[in-house]
Amino acid sequence: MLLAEGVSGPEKGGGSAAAAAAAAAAGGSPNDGSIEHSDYRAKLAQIRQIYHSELEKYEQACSEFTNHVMNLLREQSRTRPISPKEIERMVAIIHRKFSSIQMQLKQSTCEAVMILRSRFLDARRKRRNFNKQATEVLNEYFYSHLSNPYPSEEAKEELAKKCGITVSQVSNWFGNKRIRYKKNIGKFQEEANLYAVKTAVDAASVSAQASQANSPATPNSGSPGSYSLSHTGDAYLGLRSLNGEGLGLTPALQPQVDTLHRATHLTGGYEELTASSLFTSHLDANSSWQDSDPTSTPTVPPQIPSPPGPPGSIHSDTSN
DNA sequence: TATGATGATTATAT
DNA sequence: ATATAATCATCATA
Repeated sequence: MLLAEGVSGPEKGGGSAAAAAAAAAAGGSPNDGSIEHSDYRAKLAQIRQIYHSELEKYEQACSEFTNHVMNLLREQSRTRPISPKEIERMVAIIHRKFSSIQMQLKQSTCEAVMILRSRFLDARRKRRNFNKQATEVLNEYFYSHLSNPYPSEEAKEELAKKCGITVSQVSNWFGNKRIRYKKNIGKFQEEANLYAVKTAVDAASVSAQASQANSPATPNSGSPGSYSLSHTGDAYLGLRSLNGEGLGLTPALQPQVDTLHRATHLTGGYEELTASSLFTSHLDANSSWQDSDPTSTPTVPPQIPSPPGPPGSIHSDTSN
């Protein structure tokens, strides 16, 4: 019943193991497996000690009280006959009372362990940022699948392997990315363009490797990533929303060199575009995933929180 | 040290 | 089961 049993085990050796087991059973979270925080164990031991000392106190009080009652009964037995049954009943009542108190002790100990556990084992407390390359890989996938940024299980596994993180971390990342992108598309335009260029360059180098005369940008030829290029049209989506034109261009696989052209040109010029002019229209072209509730909000989701007067105040420090 | 970025968790809906 | 939205807790930076 009470997980605090783990705390009430033997004092040394198996005690901590039992406690750890109880703690693990408490949350049931598929933790990474390594629970060896010395700090955590120290606190756990402290809780255990308090628990034991309190328990002992209660037991002592119980026996003292029982003695007291017995003495009273003995005195009374001089004036009136007292059956042993009655004594037994008295003792039973006392013990029941004290054991209920001990239950409370166990309960609060259990709570303490749970809190301790959530304090120390909560992954949020030891989060690290992913390394640059990992976020790059993830962003590449995200922006090259912008119209449907929902990687399949296999894709997630591959990304996880590529990035040196777990699949659930990949899922977390995409969940966060989707929601944050949708919430403020303007803020991510810069990034979107950057990766659009990346994928455009990639596509260009793949499809038209013959004409390699001038490759102006992206000296980093490190991680191209071999994703299915079937969604190359997504690059257009990002770019179209950038320059406001290109409506006539069906993403029907125009020569990617064209994309490259446009993209590289834009990377130079996007800075003077204010966010408001970016998502004026056609971001709902085929992006059903970023539709918000149809009840109240019109079609302008991201109420730009900071339109700081003069346009052109975009800091660009995406290179790290 | 205040603030934004970011990974993880929780609550809720589908 | 998975996605979203909100929130938390930490990191990183000005």
